[in-house]
Amino acid sequence: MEVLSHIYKVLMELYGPQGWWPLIDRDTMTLRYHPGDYTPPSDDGELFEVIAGSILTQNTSWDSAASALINLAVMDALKPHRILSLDDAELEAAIRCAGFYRQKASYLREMAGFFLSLEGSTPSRKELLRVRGVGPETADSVLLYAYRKPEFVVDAYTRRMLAYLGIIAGDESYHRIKELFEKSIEPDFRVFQEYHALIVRHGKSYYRGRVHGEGDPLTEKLGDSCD
DNA sequence: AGCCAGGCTACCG
DNA sequence: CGGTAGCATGGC
Repeated sequence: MEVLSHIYKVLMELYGPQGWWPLIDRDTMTLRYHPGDYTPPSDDGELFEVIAGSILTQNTSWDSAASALINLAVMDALKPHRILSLDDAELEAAIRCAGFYRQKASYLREMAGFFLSLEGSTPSRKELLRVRGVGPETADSVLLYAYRKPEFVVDAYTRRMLAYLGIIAGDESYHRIKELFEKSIEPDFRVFQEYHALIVRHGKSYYRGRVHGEGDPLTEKLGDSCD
């Protein structure tokens, strides 16, 4: 799957480093990307912020999830023990704009408890998957962007793009697609972080809505690398 | 007016 | 086991 390295190169040339995961700037209370800086999250607060964001953005636009995150930050509730001490009505009201707010409130609590139980250690993928509300994509997002582990994140855009480009059929399992990337890309968490972010960036332009892939510049640039 | 968004769980056969 | 309804608001 040399083609996956090629796609990475082309996407990087098109868009440049994306600086994921975006973090809240406490002064302006706005989300900020940090392209080229692979040191964050720099403390437990930012680490939990990534974790909370990965739950809030499930099947939801990032802008909606971001509003919910800001709401929590303003309430100084973007930390595990505060999430656990809020009552249902408060928590649900704060994250309502992110949709599925009852589920997500419950999921945030599950994650808060789990995070505290870690006492600073890094969770395994298997442990993360045992937390209610954490599926494969969320687990990989947390490991990749919070704990900086080289776990490739597969999302809907990834599947759609590879299917359109003829690299997969489209009905492959999450694990299968994840393996495809992990076998052909060097296991560098910085590369994995950028690659997934670039796919989302590209997907927002060409793989959202009804028609997928229309006008995708990748189709022309992949001509002579058909694996 | 609908369709979609950086998915997951529970339940169905 | 694989497949799918339900979850819910906000933006275009």
